[in-house]
Amino acid sequence: MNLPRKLVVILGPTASGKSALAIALAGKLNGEIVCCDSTQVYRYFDIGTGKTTAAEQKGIRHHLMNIAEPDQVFTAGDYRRKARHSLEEISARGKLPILTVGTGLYLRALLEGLDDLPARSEKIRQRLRERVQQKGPEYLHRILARRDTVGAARIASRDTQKVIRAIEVSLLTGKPASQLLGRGRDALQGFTVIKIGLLPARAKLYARIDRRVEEMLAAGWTDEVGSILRSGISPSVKAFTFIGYSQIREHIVNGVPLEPVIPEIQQATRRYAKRQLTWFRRESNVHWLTGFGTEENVQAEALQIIVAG
RNA sequence: GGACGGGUGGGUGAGUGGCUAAAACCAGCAGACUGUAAAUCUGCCGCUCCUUGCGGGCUACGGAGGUUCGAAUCCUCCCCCGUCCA
Repeated sequence: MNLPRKLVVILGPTASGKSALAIALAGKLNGEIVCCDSTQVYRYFDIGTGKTTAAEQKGIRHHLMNIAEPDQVFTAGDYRRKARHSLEEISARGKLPILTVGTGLYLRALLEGLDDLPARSEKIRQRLRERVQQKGPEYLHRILARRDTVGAARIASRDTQKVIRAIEVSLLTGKPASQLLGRGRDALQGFTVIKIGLLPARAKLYARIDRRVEEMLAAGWTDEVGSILRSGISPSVKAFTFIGYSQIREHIVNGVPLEPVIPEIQQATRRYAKRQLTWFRRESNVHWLTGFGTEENVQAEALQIIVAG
């Protein structure tokens, strides 16, 4: 007996109220929440990544939050495996899984799957990174062009990060990465997916982002970073590249004044929101709602869509 | 009242006779992105027209005049800002 189960997906830019909406819906629909956010998977980085507090969660179970150590490399592939497991487990208990999505790539990896490509190899990457340092990004791009003409044409020569991955794949498999893409993607099976997108007016979103950064600071963001550093976690760990965390770390470690850096954090967050919007726009079958997830009418509309779906 | 310095496109700021709708940077907008994705990268960015061309027209470097074939760039006067002297 394998009836298609429902999976609710809530996506939207940062600060659009995804969590609030998810929690409201979970309360009414016997749901549990699954985070789909590349930063909230990391422990101890709480305030700046926008994790909901225990009080805000209202007793609803949250999954895939705080599942990685800050020095761990966590990837889309890792996310896909864990999320599929969580989904199965939640619906086996008769609950409705509600995904809150900030990271579009993770959502795609979960729903559409990933092609069967080798995982990253630190040795190869290290070597390639040294090459870039010595000879520049163009040099690396030429190496890629030799092994994978099609792939090289698709990747900008200065996009070192993607160039490295493509070379890595071709080295590991002996084939051009571009040839390996799009063959066997194992899409998620057995769920009826209902996607709800939050789309507040741009100006309001930006204002909300600016305010939220202030609120995070007021809530003790700086102290949080301080205690992370005191606990012995290295300041060069991946999680310290997250928006705001790098700036606050500079403030604490090198005494850079915090005040003038606040607008920078707000701006970086606004740009991030824009990139999320660009990604989500391409997502198929999304029921877009104009407004924030905190708004009652938006919550009511979302509920209707899910019940009807 | 006097002496300097300065007023440039949304912002900062280069440019000191033609190659300048005006560098660069920022902001903004749009986009790409299959194992770092809160990452990484790309394009556009005065207005307007079409036959979309390294096309045409218009407007633009505080204001008004002037010099010049040609001015953001030189001259005159005026207005404003800053610093200093009285």
